[in-house]
Amino acid sequence: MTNIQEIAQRAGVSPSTASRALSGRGYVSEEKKQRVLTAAAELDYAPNLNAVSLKTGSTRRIGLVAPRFTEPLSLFTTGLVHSAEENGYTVTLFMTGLNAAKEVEALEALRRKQVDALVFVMFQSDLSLIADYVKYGPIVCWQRVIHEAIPSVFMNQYDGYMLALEHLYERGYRRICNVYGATQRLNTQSRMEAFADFCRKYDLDPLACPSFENRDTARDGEQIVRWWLENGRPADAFACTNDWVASGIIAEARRLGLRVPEDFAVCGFDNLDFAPLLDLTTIHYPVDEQASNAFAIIRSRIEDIELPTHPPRFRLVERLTT
Amino acid sequence: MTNIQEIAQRAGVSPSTASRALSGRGYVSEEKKQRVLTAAAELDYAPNLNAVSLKTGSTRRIGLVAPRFTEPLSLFTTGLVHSAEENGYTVTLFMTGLNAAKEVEALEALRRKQVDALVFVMFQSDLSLIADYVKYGPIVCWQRVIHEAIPSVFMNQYDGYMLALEHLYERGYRRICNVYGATQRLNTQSRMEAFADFCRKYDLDPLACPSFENRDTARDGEQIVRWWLENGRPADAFACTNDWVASGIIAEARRLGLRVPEDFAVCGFDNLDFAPLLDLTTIHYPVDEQASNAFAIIRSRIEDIELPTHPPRFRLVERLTT
DNA sequence: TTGTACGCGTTATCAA
DNA sequence: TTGATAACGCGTACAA
Repeated sequence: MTNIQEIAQRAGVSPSTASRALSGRGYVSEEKKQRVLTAAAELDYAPNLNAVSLKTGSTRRIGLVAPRFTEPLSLFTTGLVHSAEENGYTVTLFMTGLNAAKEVEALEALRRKQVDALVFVMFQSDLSLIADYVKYGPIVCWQRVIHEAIPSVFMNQYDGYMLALEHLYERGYRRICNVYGATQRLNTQSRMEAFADFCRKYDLDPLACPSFENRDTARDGEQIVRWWLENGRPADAFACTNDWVASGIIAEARRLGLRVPEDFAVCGFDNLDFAPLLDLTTIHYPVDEQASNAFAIIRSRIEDIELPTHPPRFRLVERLTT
Repeated sequence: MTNIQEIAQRAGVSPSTASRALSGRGYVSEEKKQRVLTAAAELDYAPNLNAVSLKTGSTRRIGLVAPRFTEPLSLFTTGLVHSAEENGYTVTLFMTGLNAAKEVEALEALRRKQVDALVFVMFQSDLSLIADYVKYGPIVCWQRVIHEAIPSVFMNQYDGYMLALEHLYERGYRRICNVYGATQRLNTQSRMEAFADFCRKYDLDPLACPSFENRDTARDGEQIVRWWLENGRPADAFACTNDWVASGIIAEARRLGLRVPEDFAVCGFDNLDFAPLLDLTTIHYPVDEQASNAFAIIRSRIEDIELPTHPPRFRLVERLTT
């Protein structure tokens, strides 16, 4: 491999002059600069980025740490890579399967200078363990997290869920069945708060219809339809954990000959790719904007500059299931 | 940052001995090894991987080059990261948006030793351009490609499409409408060959029903339903480019009060995540196995060993739309 | 404006 | 089995 010394030699200058000419930093006379550039072209020179990283202490690489990279994360991934590449950064993946040991591997990659920073999407480890690593580089979370050293780009789902509830109310639904995800998650708790406030605002009985908890798959949705039939049709609308649950409800309803929204309304959450196919009314979640914020935070720390982050907003996407 | 010299000093050995003790390569007496290890633990030592890469010439990092990282690629990504991590490798993303200039950036990353190898999912550049870079490291393609220097893990879609056609035939459908993707793609051509052979085998008229070309979105599927209604219902089954087209057909049929499979059957391709929700019969495509093959090929070249690759097989997933 | 000299942190070579 | 020494390729302080 041809290196910068050979370029310097062929151009008849010193390696440092060659370095300056190639990187554009520092003073070089136009004449020598040209000599260096042509020499580099002739010898098919390419800088060794490992040497650059070793020398400068920066890799211009950030790590994305997630359980896996399928939906709905693929949008976040795509968004993060987009922001990163726009600024000359690159994204390296660490897949944990929600396994704490694998999470440590990603943190170690930061410590070993394989990446300059980390974006955690979701994790299982103790927050304090993760916080121990911020001394090696910035760490940002997608998951909602409260820690002064670890910024989070989460969105308060209170707002999004309220959007769904208000929409159902406006459409005349009064017996709303909440299908919640994992109860220990802060997101779920925010949604529960939203529902409580919603009931207070419109003077509704919060217990008019039972709720479900820890449901997040299409299969869960299917079961809920059968429950609904076997229990005297106790709801006229479902506000769902996510589009998967909503899809399960719709799919099973169709199999059983029920009609949406005549028999009951369904509102999803996330606006996944397939939501339009089911004509699913849902809450849109600007995941790419979150990714771009995550990158902005990282870049502002690494390069020690001020960068604006734009607070993302939930949006109701009205289709035919409500 | 504490480095290997400090470890050596504290353990009372030379840096080279410390290196051997830490890496496990070369002879070190048990006693000194222990001294080094405890010193490393006490000083909270972590090796600088940039220095290691510079010295050894290997990064244990491979690049994944794709237009974007949403479905159906997220499965390939996940599969590749899985295989890579199992073997101590890491995956870095390059998103091209099918832009040739961005593809060159990925190739340059290989040349500049940011990654040891590249996996191209899909590309627009001339194959010869890409082939110019194999001297810097192995390059493997997902896309079907014929080049001695660039192995491909493509699957011949002839087999998969034939599976779909045979299934439709067996179910009694005789007026099959083919919905093809981009005609210049080899995959599409394979499917066309499959259909020709299929007609020959069962003595069917290949022109009994018109075909569509260059269709690959849900919206395309929706249009096709309207075409079908306006043209005297000329088909009793649709063999689709992918699950998106199939979903579009099903969704639009439902909106128009048509019934699947009574009015017509629909067979998809890819078995995407949402296929079960639509009860879509489709052809399953073991993308993760392809990813694992891609990695096996790369590893066998990098480490100069023989690794088996397992030829992946298409599988018919029978649901309710046929 | 240019060149010398050094250091980034590690591993490989080779002689002892 | 160990240690001195060199080298990987680059950037940069400093002197000229």
